[in-house]
Formats: sequence, C-alpha cells, structure tokens
Amino acid sequence: MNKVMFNLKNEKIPRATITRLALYVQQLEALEQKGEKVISSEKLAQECGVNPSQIRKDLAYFGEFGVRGVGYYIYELKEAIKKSLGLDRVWNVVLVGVGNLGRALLRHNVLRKRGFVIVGAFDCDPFKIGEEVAGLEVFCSSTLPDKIQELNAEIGIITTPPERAQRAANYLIKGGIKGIVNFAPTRISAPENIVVEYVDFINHLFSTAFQISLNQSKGLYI
Amino acid sequence: MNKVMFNLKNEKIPRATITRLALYVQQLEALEQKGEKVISSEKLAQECGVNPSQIRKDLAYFGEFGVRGVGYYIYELKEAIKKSLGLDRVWNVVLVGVGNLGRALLRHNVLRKRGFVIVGAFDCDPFKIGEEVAGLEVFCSSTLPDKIQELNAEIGIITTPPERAQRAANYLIKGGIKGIVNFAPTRISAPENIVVEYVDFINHLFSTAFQISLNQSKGLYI
DNA sequence: ATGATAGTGTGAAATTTTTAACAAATACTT
DNA sequence: AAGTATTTGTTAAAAATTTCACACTATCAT
Repeated sequence: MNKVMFNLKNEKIPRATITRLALYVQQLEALEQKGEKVISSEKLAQECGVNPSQIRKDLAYFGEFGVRGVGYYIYELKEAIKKSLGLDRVWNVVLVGVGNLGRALLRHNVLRKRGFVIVGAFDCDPFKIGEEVAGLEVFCSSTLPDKIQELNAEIGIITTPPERAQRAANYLIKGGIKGIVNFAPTRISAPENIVVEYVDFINHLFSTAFQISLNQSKGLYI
Repeated sequence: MNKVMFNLKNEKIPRATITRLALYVQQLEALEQKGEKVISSEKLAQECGVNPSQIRKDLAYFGEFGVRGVGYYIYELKEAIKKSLGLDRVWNVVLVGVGNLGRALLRHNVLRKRGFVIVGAFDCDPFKIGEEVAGLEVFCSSTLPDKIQELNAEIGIITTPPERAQRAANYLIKGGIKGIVNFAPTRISAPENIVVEYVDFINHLFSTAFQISLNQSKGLYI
C-alpha cells in the first residue's frame, strides 16, 4: 500500500513527508502573499499544525535550505521544495471521464496554478464526445493511446464511474502514461513502473463521521 | 496533525486504520456485488493491496468478526465495520461554496450512496443565491447558523476559495456543526471538539509527479 | 472419528516515523 | 571583539505502526 520512495541519495522517503512538503509549499505561498520574507521551522510548524523537528527532518531528505540562527527564506525554500518534488516545470495531464467531477476538475484553475495543465479530455459516452468543456474538445477514450503521445501527456486523471476505471487505465497505460491519479472509488492494476495514486474523499467523510461518533460517546456535544 | 482516535476500550486507533477500514468496506461491497459470500484476510488483503495481518489487526480494534478456518462473511463484516465507524445511519451534510467543485459534489450520488445526504447548499455570491442545484436552493452563507439547526446537519463541507474558507468555517461553527471537511487548500482553525478533515487532491498530483521524477532519474521509462 | 487443511486472533519482533536534545552556525548587542 | 540570542541540521531516544509467527478453531475428506 505505502509505496516507498527514495531521494537521490537513495534514502527512503516516507510518503507522509511528501504530503507534508506539499502542505509546506501551500503555507509558504500564503506567507509570501502576506509579504513575509523569512520564517522559522517553529512558526511554520505552527501554521501547518506539525512538529518543528518534523519540518527540519522532512527538509533534510533533500538538502539544507535554512540558515542557522535565522530561519528559512520563504521564496527560496518554496522553490527548493518544488524543485525537489519535480514541480519546477509544467506537467501535461489528460483526464478520462467527463462527468460531474471531471468537469469540475477541468474548470478548476488550481491545477493549472500548480503546474498541472489538462491538455486533453476523454469519455466513452457518444453524447459527450465532441462537446467542449473548459476550452477542450472531448475525445473518444479509445483514441487515448495515440493522443497521449501527440499531447505529450505524462499523467492521467481518471474520473470515470468505478466500473469503467480499469478500462480507462488500460488506455492510459497503452498510451505510455507514467502516472495515474484515480478518483474512481476502486483499485486499478497497472505495471510496476507506473505510479498510481488514489484520491478518495469519501474516506474523509467516513473519518469525520467516526470521530464525531466517538466525541458523541464521550458526551462532548451536550 | 494526526489526531489520535480511540475506540470504546479506549485504545488508540491509528488514523491509517480508519482509512483502510473505509477501503475494506469499498472492496467488500464490490465482492458482494459479484455474489461472493466469504473472504479470507489474505484474499481481501490482495484486493486492497495491504498485508493480511494488517487487516486482522485493524479489525481487532473493534471486535472479532471472522471465523477461524473459514474467513469473514462478507455482508456481516461490511455491516460490522460500518457500524464500528458510525456509518450505520444517515448523516446530514451542508455544503458551503457552490463553485465547480461544490456543484460536482452536490450532483455526485456517491455521497448519498454512502449515507451522507447534502441537505443544504450555501454561497455568499448574490448571483448564486436562489439558484437551484441538484434539487437544492442555494442560500446565503450568513443564514448558516440558523439553517444548520433547522436542517439538523452535523457535517459541513467547505468548497469555497481558500480566502473564504475560514469565514465559512466560522458560520458552520456558529451553527453548532460537529465536523468539517475542508476541500479548500488552506488550514482552518476551529475549537478542539470540532472534527476537521482536509481533502487536498493536489497532494496526490504532487506525489505522482515526484514519483515519476524519481522513476525517470532511475531511467525507468527509456 | 481422525487427520489434514485453511484461516483467524494476538503477543512479540521488526520497522518506520516522530519527537527530543544538542552541537554548530549566524546575527545582534554592547 | 566577545558574549548572548536564535535557530538550523542531525543524532539519539521514544512512540507508533506494521509484519511475523504461531496457538487455536473450524471445515472437509477419508
């Protein structure tokens, strides 16, 4: 389940570290907008709700970005993290499954702002093929193998219903995709060298419901 | 960051366990649909991509649901997990922020299928107020405190832009919400007894990009 | 019945991840 | 220029989580 990742020194990097680094980038950008220039691991930790040592440890996997006695220069740290994560460039993305969620992602400009540009939209529904969504023409899913090459896409987003997710994945794989982000609530199988990530926000509702139930049983609400 | 949860015996339950339990439910439902009746931890582990012991350990937090030498009866296990997580009932949910993502969630029937019913939609944009989305009238966010009571909602979903997330949270809290699932890419602050979960799918794109970069540096694609 | 096979539940071991502690480095003050 | 404040990077300790290993229970075949 938890694929292990390595940095260039071949140390194992916890998956949780990657998630937190993304969080740090987020916070650093917010701080930048406020006009801040420097921040300590202690302050940043506070903002992110984590332990200061953890931040320093997380960063240490990739290098030394701070100045002792001073802290971290916000802009430079942000850039350093992004570079470490391979986010210092644009990633071309194709999306399969132009349903409600697919449309939302196509129109969502957060992706673009973070360097992920959706360059192609695909669906297998004849009624959707040919339609234009967010400036993109929807193509037939079966054309994916060719289109991926043509569009130079490296990442595929799957937003189909679960029963069609594996087929979508197969098309993506056939086209030589390198990574898949699957929003459909089902596992998919893919060769070892293809990165597969699952996004499942139902989890978070489950978890919220569970924690509320616990709080309730402790009488925290009455 | 990782809030610790407890079961009724007051053991700490890892957050990761909850996430996996949600995954198990998903797989069990798929198996049920295929007409399967019984499954072993080994087989289920395979389906979920985890270790069999882990499944048994996860379940042990809540009770003994299996039969030695036999395995787990799928329907009963699924129900038992759902009950353990407090998912054996309907949860009323309100949604704040009727943008692209908000609309997608409002129309998404997966939520309803899992027992989360969106009973109210809110936004602060006068152009959106009064509009009808997925059979719900959009109300002004400032009416949240009253409406939450009225609608008997316990969970709030935030799908506003990040700069308005905290204000949305404040309305929700004022209305006596018990849990918040925040899709906006920003942290929010709330009293201790209110459960806050963050959904951030950009993380998954970051993580995918990073892993691809690593694979690339290992020459895995050429 | 009895033996063989399958498979859970669980305590102990191994691993991973987080937190604490502190030496080393910088800046600021006098 | 020396002393004090900070705050990083890193090693060591602590805590949490995962995996192993196996006793124990059920089923099936003979």
